[in-house]
Amino acid sequence: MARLSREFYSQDTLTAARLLLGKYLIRRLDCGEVLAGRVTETEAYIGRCDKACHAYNCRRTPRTEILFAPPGHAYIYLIYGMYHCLNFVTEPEGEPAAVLLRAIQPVAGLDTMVRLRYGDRPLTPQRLRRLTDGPGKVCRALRLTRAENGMDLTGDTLFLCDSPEDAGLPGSEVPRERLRTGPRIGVDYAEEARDFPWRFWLEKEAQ
DNA sequence: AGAACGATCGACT
DNA sequence: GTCGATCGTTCTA
Repeated sequence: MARLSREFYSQDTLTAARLLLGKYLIRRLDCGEVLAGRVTETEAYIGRCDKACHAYNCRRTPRTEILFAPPGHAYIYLIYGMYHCLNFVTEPEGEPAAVLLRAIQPVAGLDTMVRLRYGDRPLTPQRLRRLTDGPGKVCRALRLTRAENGMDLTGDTLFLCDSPEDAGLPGSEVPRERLRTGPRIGVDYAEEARDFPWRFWLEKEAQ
């Protein structure tokens, strides 16, 4: 289990967002159960130059405070009154920036993720496919809310690593031909920044 | 104090 | 494809 270090998060946000593809996200619940997923989609947000970033122009408010902390912390906020989004704080301390986690592929704790997402509703093939393919869904499936905002990603409760604790899974390397980039989702209000190609994802395996 | 808005999702046509 | 839910955050006054 090669846990990603604070130095990893301190690099520039576009690089971090791209390198995070294929990494494993580990989430330990209060009960001790470990959930894990492989990162398949990210977006970069950079306060200094990005009107889509909550900390654009280094805007410092109670909500954005954690973006000014040292790299390697979790930034989790409520969106649309109902959902949460998980980010990883990047860049050297004082440069407000983060990588938004948009999607993972479940690797461990699938049953628990299903329960957290759907409760007792029946699990259809469609629901299984869409279990963790959006930022709000990921937080729901991993039981992440504002209560976890500010968590240190070098700790034991929530962190990223190159390969999960129990082997038998592929490493975090990803073939170049599966890498994609494009404009970010849901930032049409952000003037010129709406077109920045700051979304990164892994194309699904050839069918 | 009040208002506007949102880095989403799921139900529905 | 469209649309409404729902409430914390932020800004204005």
